[in-house]
Amino acid sequence: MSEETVSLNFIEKIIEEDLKAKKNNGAVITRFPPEPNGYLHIGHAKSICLNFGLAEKYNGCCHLRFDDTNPEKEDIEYIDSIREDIQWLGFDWGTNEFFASDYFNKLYEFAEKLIMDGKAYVDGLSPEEIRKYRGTLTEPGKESPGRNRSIEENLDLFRRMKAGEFEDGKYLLRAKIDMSSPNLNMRDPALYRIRRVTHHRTGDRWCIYPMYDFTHPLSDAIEGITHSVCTLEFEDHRPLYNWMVENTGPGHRPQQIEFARLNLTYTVMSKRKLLKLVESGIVSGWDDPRMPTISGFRRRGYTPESIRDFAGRIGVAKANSTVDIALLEHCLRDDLNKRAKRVMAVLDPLKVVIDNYPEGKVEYLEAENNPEDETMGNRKIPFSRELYIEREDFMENPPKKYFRLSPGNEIRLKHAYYVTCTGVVKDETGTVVEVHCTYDPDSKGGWTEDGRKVRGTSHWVSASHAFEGEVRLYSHLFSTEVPGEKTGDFFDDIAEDSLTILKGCMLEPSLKEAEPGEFFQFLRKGYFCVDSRDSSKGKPVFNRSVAMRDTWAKLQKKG
RNA sequence: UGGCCUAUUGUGUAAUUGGUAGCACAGCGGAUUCUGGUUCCGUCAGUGAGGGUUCAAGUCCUUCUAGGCCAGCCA
Repeated sequence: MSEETVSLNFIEKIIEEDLKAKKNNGAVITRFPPEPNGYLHIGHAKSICLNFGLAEKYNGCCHLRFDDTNPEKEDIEYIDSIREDIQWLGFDWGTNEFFASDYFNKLYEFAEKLIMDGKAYVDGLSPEEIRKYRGTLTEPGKESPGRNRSIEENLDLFRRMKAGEFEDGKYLLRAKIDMSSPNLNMRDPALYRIRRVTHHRTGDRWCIYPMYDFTHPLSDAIEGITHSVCTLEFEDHRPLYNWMVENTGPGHRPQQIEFARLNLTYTVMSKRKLLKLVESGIVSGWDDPRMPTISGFRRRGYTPESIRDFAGRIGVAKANSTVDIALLEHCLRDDLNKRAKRVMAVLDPLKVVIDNYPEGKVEYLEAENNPEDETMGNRKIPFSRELYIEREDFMENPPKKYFRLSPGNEIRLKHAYYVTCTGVVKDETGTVVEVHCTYDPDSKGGWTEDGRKVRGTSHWVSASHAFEGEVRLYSHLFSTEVPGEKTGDFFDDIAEDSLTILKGCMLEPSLKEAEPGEFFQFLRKGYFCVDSRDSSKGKPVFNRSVAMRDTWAKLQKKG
């Protein structure tokens, strides 16, 4: 065969160039720097897979660094969830777990150095004044009066800021760069603010906290990060990033590289929007199976393998784009098809009575657990005179190309027998409540020697052996590809039917012992997992992770 | 009449750096199938627009168009 040509994404190209040029002595050190102020979502998963993947590929390492410089928004509770999500995805940062707050002392020293070099000053302007002085996108800013303070006075003021002599917001440490720069980030950006807020790690030790633009590049430099990969909105910050590293840093020069964040159809992705969904009660929490959070996908039944596969397939580039969520669903099906145990579950039961099958008789029939993987073995399932099949698998007056059960038609009951419909029983409203059939004893196992053609195959459960259970059907949270595109408010596009709770489902006996986190293919219906929150011993609740592809439904839609 | 960035089939991404525009998802058609699943085969469709350089341009130059980001003491 032809040798496969591996194409590199633009970041890999940069890294390989660097490697060739012996930059950083051949080291590749990346980092994933979440702020502990919320839960991780699939967009973060893209970044995690990228950063850890790069480290893996180039024999480097990837640091986990909590970017915890804003105690007002951050909380220790998020730290554990972030760790858990990254681990669950299958990545290991070993001992390389850091906190920006661990660098507060060093950062403070860097700030003093900047002051002593005449490259930072303490400003007493109010927030409103600062905004005015900054200028606009088209007009340059004005220099603050505080800009010309002496080094001695700046140092004194800054030390007193640290010592807590001033009220919150009274002073600000600013970099002295260029108030007329067309890049607003360079117009003397804030470095330190006064905030008397208890920090989740440093407690009340500090009343001044460093800003992102100061902290991030220097944290990267301190840790020896070689390639600092972030999203596109930080492109404008890159000159500032470099300024910090060149004027302040410990010598090491990390390189910031920006890529486009992930957008998914039928989904919102920003923390702000996800928080609103949680707060409004539209979803049950951050791990609601409809949420695009990593914990939501986990509870929904997505596997880490499928998410990593997805991250690999969507690629990395600089153009803003929206990935079709069908690709994610494909990745899940692809993974689960090979791994999920097949079982039979009737979600919307319709009773079937096999008139010529002996009353009281029970047979245990052999069923394969996964046709894609023989090593998963077989199991026995009970068959008897009274069964349930899916209500949609029977029609009294079927349309063309309907291969399922209908009067006079013969179908196969998976792993069991051929049955032919002989009649129906209706209630007073005309609804079919019972279907009567005869079976062919020679078709045991679902096969006959005579080569008879049976187009339809239904799943079923034995009425007296099945147990009743709850199944939750999930679909997209939003009804439009880009929620809020028309009205500007994503709440306008929330789908009403994103969750359907089915109570009277009839499940095959083996499912009784299913444990939280286990996943199955409910034959012909989809992939389901045991809900980790609402299941109890012997009473599993199932979440539909993703439905099977359904060409019959597609045919019907077309009419 | 601010700066930075981006543009390849419906979607997402490749193209040996100037040399046959490929892959995946979605769609459509068919074959196989004890899941209307899987698998297999086929098929549709693209370089935002206009100029220019060149034997040759997705790639270089130029003009335009469209989109994204930036005026927090958030990250």
